[in-house]
Amino acid sequence: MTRGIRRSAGPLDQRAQSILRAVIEEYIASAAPVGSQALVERYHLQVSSATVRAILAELEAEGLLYHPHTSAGRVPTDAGYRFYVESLTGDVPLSPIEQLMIRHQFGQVEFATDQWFRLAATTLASATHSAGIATPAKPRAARIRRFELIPIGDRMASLIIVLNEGTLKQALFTLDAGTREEDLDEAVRRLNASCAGRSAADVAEHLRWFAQAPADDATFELVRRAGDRALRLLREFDAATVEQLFSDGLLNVMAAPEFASSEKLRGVFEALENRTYFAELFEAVTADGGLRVYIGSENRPDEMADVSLVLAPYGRPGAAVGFVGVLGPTRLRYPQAIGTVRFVSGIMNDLVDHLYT
Amino acid sequence: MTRGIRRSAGPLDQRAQSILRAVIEEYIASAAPVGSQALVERYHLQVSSATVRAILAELEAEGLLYHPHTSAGRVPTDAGYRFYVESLTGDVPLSPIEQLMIRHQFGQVEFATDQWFRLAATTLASATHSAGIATPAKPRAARIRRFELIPIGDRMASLIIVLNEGTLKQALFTLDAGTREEDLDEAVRRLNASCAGRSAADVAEHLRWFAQAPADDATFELVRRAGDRALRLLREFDAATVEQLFSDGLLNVMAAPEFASSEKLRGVFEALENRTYFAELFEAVTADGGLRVYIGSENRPDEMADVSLVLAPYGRPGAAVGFVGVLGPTRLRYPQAIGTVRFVSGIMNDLVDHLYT
DNA sequence: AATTGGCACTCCAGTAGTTAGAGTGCCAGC
DNA sequence: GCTGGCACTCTAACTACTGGAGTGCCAATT
Repeated sequence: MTRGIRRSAGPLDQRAQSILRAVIEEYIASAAPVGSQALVERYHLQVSSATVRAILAELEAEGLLYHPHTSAGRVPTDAGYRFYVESLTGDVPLSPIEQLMIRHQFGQVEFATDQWFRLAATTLASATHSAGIATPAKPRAARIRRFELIPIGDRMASLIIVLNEGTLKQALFTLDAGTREEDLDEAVRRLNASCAGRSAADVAEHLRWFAQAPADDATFELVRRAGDRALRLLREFDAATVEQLFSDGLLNVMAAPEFASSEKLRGVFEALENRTYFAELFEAVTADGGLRVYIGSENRPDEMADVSLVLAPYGRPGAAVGFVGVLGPTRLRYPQAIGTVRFVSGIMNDLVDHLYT
Repeated sequence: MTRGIRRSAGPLDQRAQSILRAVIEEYIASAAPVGSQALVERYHLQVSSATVRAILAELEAEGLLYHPHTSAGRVPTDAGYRFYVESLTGDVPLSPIEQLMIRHQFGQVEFATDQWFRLAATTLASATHSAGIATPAKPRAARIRRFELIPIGDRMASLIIVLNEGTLKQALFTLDAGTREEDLDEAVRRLNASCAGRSAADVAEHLRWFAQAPADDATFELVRRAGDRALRLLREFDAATVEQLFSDGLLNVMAAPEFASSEKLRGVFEALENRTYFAELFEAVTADGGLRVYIGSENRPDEMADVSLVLAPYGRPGAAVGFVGVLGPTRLRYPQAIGTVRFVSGIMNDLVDHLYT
């Protein structure tokens, strides 16, 4: 059902545009099809309902509105929303009070990097009354700062990789019987000597070499073992585009009347869990660096055809990037959502900036 | 609506029990009220439907079943399920094939501690076709192994606390202008000298002392700053009973017919997000160490009155404990859920055990 | 040429009435 | 104590009906 692809970019005169806008805003507010009469009354139009009807028919011919059935009012198509977002709404910055409140909240977690993206999602959810989504900033070309090896129990060690931005990776691996703590210390010294300060790619290269070199002593075997584990860890880290996808406020979306049947939301939940589509979006959004809006059927997977996304990247291109955004019904309050996403991504930008200057 | 509290523990004869059991299992399978006729046919009872009706009336008088309306079949009450779980079902161990599959999956993440509880939730969800929930094992009386200070940008540092089991805590804090890397190294040396190897409580005490001592040089100020941050971090860590609550397969629950209206599930989602109830459960479940079942209205908060929980702790009491479990409609396949939860908690036990021996 | 009031028409949503059937409770008889 | 029989109850599903919201079209007006 890809209805509403607007082909003839017919010249909509001023009046038609403002009526389209009225229909959309009325529908966003009421969730019910909008009739000509209601428009005249509620927007104090200086024309009769018959005239409005003529214009509505015109807008429908353009593919911007449609009719659930003969005697129903008009509902915006995805193309209608698209036109609205692109041509009918200016930038609506967040109110100063809201800005302040949001800033305050971020102030509270300023020093807990792992909380940033969670808070972003939560904030977006409550400010827009939709779902907020966010990923952590994924460092590109991270440099390894240091390795750590911590003995756990008798036969295990925890390998910790400290990356330059202070992010951590950790995994367990088994030890040969009789490995002493000094051996671990020695191994970690060797690893650090050859790897610390290098980029992950470099280190991977280096570790590969280690893996092939012949063992000369017991410690070397340990180094190799640890190196191997590190290699796998770094590779896994690199492979996961969207390492985590945090969402909050899905309840808000559930509450919307169009999702009362709950059947439609299932698909959305699935997409959030499975994440492949969001990995795609991650690439797209971080590539050109701007805020993006995906409306209903503009989303590739069918199960997302009933929701809209407003996404913006944050971070430093080339260093670490992530995205934040809002997920809601296509009947989303776009200007407000866009303003909020823009603001929050700005804050996240500042936070990440502090890490790199 | 707390219907179905069974007061007179009237002596149910064998036949009544097996009919109760049949009603419950039939209802669990069909989600529709069960009539006397259907029971006779499908369970090949050697009595007439009239007799069954008499017994059903009896069970209803006991508060184990109820009637949606006069001409409908019987539906189990929460008390009915309770009786079923306690008296009518034996242990149903998981099939060997399933055991193998689950073991295999855990084998894949054996060395990634932070994946364990996620996998537990995912496994439980797919094995029981309900939602799986799990928390990470929260170490009690963790020992601090080491601090790390990593400079980030110009004016920031990342403080890392490595706990003995290889778990990590991390936070940022700001530096005075002109702090050099050597200062950080020196500070971390001092911190480690006085704290490494001690328990978190000890360290907290120690750090408090640091905070009050007069500054004698610039490095000391830095130590104090870092110590302060560490103190807060440890306190936060200690305060959060249920640090994380991971759930998977909520979709399965959404699909159940009793949640078609989606209104009821909202409350469940809220409880999962807000987590206070699960913090309570955490205490209860880890206290006595056994598997527990919470059926419908046995759950304290009203919004959980339509779901059941099967929870089991894992880990080492006194060292690190968490819980895993299943969340589903009251019309849950209890024996199967209990078997699966028991099995998965056993695996988690083994995994944690390896960390401590 | 654009706008308007008027009007016939359409279709939904809600109400009321009807019916089939599933299931009960009760009772007399075995 | 069990059973077949039967009257009774209540729901879910279907039908029919109606009011009303909204459209599309057209002839008259500006």
